[in-house]
Amino acid sequence: MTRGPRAGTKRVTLVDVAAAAGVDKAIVSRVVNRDPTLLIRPETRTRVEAAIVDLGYRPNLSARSLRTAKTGILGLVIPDFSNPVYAQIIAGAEAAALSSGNVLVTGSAGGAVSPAAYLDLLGNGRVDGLLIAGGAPSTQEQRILDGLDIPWLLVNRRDRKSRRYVILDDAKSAHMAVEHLVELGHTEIAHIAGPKTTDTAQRRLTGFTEAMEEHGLRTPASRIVVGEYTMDGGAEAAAKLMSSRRRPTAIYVANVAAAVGVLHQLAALDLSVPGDVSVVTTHDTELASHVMPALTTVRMPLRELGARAVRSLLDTPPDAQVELLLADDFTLVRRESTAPLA
Amino acid sequence: MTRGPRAGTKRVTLVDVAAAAGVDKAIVSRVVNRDPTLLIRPETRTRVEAAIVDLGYRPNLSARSLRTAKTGILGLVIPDFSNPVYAQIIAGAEAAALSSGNVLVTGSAGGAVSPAAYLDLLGNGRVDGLLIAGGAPSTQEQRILDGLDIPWLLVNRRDRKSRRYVILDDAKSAHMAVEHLVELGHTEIAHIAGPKTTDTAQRRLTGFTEAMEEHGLRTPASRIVVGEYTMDGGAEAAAKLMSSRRRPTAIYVANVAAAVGVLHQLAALDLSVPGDVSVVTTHDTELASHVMPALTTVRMPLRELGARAVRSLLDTPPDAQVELLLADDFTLVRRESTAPLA
DNA sequence: CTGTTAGCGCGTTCAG
DNA sequence: CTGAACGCGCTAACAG
Repeated sequence: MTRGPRAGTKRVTLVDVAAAAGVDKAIVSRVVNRDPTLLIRPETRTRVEAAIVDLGYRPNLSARSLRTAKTGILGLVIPDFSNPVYAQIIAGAEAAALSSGNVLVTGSAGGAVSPAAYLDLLGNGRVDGLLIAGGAPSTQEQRILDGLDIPWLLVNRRDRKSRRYVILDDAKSAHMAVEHLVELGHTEIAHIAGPKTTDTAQRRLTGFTEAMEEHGLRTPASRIVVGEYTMDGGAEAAAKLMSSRRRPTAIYVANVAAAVGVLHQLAALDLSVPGDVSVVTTHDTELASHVMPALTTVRMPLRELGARAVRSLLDTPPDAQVELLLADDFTLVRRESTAPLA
Repeated sequence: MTRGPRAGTKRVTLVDVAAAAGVDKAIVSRVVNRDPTLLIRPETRTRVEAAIVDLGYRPNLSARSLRTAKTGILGLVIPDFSNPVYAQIIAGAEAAALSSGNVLVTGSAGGAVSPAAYLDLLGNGRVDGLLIAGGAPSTQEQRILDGLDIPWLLVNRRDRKSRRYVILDDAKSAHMAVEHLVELGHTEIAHIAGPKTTDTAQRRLTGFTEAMEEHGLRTPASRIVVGEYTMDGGAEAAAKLMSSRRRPTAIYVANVAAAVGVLHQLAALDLSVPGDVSVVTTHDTELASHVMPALTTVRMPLRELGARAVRSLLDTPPDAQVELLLADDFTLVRRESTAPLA
């Protein structure tokens, strides 16, 4: 007689299944967990499996976690869901977690408290491991990280102290941007960099100056302007750049949102893109292809970054060093914002 | 002697603390959980608390969950992290969860498997309640929902069957858009609607036709075009709209990405926005203010939607009906894409 | 004011 | 091939 999952009022446990199948609960447990060392008569196994679906048995995950000291959950803490860059990192991380038999959950504290506080909430017991993406290092965060007794890893942010991180080769993305501009004949190239506190911004800046030097190009200090990672920040920086006596003919902007601001500012100054100024940026987000003119960008493997982070977290001993720099599969996406020097 | 959290190799438990403080573990438990009915000598309490920090005791969440049948975690399943609309819903939900003493985690299955599968992974034991945002209803999902023994709620999607949802008054947003265009003197107003399978798109369409009727305006069938919620979808729909013999002077687009596509298409047709055609859309995402011309939009309280969803999930009995329609705090954000009829 | 007791549901020996 | 027994760490009731 099939009673269906909803028949009983109380929750079905191993014991119930065992009783229904006429075996001990230990057998049921080993059937459920596919214990390869279990030698069982096929008919018994069938009877157990029938009882499981019949009663609608679902393992109690808390009990299992208590017993095994594993939750099957991996956590990812990000500063902000509205940044499209994280969307791709999450996608890659979720996929990798899934294929390793885990589930990945993401949190950010909704701006209410700092992401660091979320670390605290997820840490110790709720998840088996923690990924921390981006954000600025803080002593509060460091303290929590130190107290964590589960493995963790920094994603898209370097940390000289802990030496546990997976990052992209941001310097290379700057290199590729400069390369592209040089190929188009530009020599008067400026850079709008991100805030000094942002690790990725610093690496892009380094890459920019290196690339310029490689091509024997000089970069006067006035050609490097720091701007916030926002539209207004980009606009402001562009205004400053264009007020100098020798205007650049091309700009590498460290951030897409800022690049959009640059576009607006140049339009306001009656400068044509790419006619008067070429603009290239890092990160190929949706925004880049939606603006007019559509932005030429360097696309980095963000999904792969998320996936590698999960795999490293899983494969590496908690105290071991992980310093991974992803430099493959970078693509220059040519769109309308760059053109040969007239 | 202060041994510090890292002294012992094994994990510190209640018993360890009890031994150190010279009391029973039950006392420690009640101190940790701030049991108000606990009558305890201040000095004893101090001794217990000292032992807790001294040994670096952290409760084992799995054991607590097993005992209390609560995890303190709320889950949110979304179809896709790259949609900025969800970023705001998440922010509101996280904040509300936090202030209720829970932590909210979000998952989407990274496109690898269906979000419905994620429901399965989070359901039953890992979280105390589940929010399901957007997405298209599927029989697979329905089956999982039916089997869930934790409370759940649909967010930003209606469900006539289950009657457990919190949504925004999308029809009102359409109303406001039409209202705005009518005030500007427009009468030849078209609508680019979303896919028929999308619940929000349907409600916006209804709102649009209602609003038009209220103003005694006729809407020939050719003035309503269905387009995907993408840039290309919008562009295609705009092309169709503009190829008709009597062109509209204003368009209400159901979706921001589509609206950006409309902008591109109109530019390609050498039509000026807002000179020749006014464009207004729903959802005030970052994209809306970044394009040129910046889009006039109807801003809906997405954060509030997320927050209300969490509160409803927490406050409502699992089998009770929840049909919440948020209609307050809608704002028309005037930008550059709409203008009075010449 | 504090200690004792009894499971929560599960996985893992170890006997048989 | 299968069952009995133990304990993971915690909370809730009740006894003192």
